[in-house]
Amino acid sequence: MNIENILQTAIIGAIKQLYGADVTTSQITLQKTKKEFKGHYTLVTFPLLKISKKNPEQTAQEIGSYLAEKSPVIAEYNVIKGFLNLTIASEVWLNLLQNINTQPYFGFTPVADDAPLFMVEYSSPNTNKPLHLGHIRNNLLGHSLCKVLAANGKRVVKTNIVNDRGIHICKSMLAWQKWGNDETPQSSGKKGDHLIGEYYVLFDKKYKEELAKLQASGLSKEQAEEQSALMQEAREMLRQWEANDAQTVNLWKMMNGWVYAGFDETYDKLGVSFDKIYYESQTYLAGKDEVLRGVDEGIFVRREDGSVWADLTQEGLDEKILLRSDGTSVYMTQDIGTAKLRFDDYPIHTMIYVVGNEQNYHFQVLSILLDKLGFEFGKGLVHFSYGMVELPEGKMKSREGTVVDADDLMAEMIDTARETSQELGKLDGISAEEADEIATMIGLGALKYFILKVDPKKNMTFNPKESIDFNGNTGPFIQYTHARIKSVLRKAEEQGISVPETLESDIALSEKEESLVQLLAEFPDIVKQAGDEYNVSLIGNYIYDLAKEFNQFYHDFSILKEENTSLRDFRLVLSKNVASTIQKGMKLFGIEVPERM
RNA sequence: GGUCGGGUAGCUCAGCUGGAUAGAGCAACAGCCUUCUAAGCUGUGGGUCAAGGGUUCGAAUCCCUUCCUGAUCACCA
Repeated sequence: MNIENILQTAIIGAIKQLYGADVTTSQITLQKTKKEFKGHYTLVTFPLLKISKKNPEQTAQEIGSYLAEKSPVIAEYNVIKGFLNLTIASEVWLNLLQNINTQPYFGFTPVADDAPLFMVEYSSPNTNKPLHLGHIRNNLLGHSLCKVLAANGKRVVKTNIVNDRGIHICKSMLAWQKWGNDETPQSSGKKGDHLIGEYYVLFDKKYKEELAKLQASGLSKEQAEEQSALMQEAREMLRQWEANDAQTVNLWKMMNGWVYAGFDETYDKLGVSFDKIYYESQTYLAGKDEVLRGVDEGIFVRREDGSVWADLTQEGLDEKILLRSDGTSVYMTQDIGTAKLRFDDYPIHTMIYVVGNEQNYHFQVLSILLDKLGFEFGKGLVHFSYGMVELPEGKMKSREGTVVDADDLMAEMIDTARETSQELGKLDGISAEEADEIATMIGLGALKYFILKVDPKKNMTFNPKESIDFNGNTGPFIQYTHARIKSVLRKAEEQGISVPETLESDIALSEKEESLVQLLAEFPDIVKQAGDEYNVSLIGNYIYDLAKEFNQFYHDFSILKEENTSLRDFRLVLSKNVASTIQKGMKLFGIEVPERM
């Protein structure tokens, strides 16, 4: 039910009656009336002048007076220049509220078993770095997107792809092996992902020291990089991992376990979750197979050095490498493999990737490649691209240590919420647990609202100070308003004032309005669908006059008296459009809509 | 250089399937706590919607050109 739709239909009917022209909803420009004028909705008449062949004021005047007289929805109107301001009848609002009040999940479309399945990939962490501010934006966008889709009746599978293999993983493994002294999350009290992150940084530090030493001994930068013992060891470790060496794989499993425990904690705190997690260590080989199939089928080409390429120059793009000359896979290969596994697992209608805009090109290519490989969904994949999160001082740079850690940030938000609440005396007389709960709600609410209120595709500036300022357009302000509303209701209840079961208007319905309600009330038992048309048999004399009146208002609502029937039994043929209007009208007046409509 | 974004108040952002005098919040200033939660409310000031051209009755919104800015164009992920 939607007031704008009801209005549009009423206006279309009015135009048909007044000017004999059929217009579509797209020609009806409705907007909310500006606050300085009286009315709820405003019809812009300029697009209709060709039809009315009158000037804007006259057109507005005619439509307005027609609606005010004929439509029960419109209480009054006024015309200012070419703008027709319409005031919706109080009964309509009351019925709307009534209807909302009876629906526990107003606005939600129930998810049918055969609804289109949307798979949404988000988060996509790297196992050697803890989550940071950029991931927070990703997770919040991804999770919200899933909720929006589900609310709109889609089946949703939330998925995550974990980048758990490759040379970078070996770096942190090697550093831990060399300098870790068997440190574990338990022994150190550190969160697993942070612990691994430290060893990844440590590797980089030691590697740079080694390079500096080598360069000091007279080697060029390239020579130093080549001779680095550390890097050679890391490469060797990757080879062992790929060869499934038991010791290496066990180390990998153990350290990954620490990281996942850490991630789970962060996800939990942030309030996001996944239905299915994929790991690149399990998908990259499938990608390789797909690429090789592409070579066999002549979609891709193998060069002399053994590397495999896709030629996308036809599509206006470059050539793209899919397998290195040593046969190992690249990022794109893995994404192809992951897509393959996913579509083997689920009947996916649409695949959505929530990934930063620095990968716009990657997904443009992926879409084409999947399409070439014969994946139906390839063409329609959606890259839900979002901009970077910058700091007031500029971009986050891991080298400069300006990366905002997700856990630290959440903790800081919660602490600040607690401190502010305490200062304001809001936590007086509240238990420590409850105070914690409130601080968490407010702190994380502030963070989430601050991130989500910005257009995803834009780069945004995250100002920690400002986000913690609980004034203005912020999450805490909304929470505060909600708390006040609840408080008013609570106090009203204490005084014995309660919201009535049914909302009643103190304005009496006009005769005609009552007639329409009655007419609508008759429909549930008499509506029969026949193809695109709806046949409605109305029985009883008393309804005949009402039907005629209804017919007058809804032009394409024709009364056909069947040859072998008396006046007491006739049929209305409704177009789909009118049938849907009637459905809406019935909902509007709180009448149950039968299934078959 | 090619491709794709972005440019709206001092700051952070809405508005962009064309409609009335371009809106919020922050910051600034002036008021409002014995009565519903002052984490609030009311008011004031603040704009060449990057620039120029075009389409239209009407352009922040659509088209073209230019300028500024970001991302990307790796046998990295």
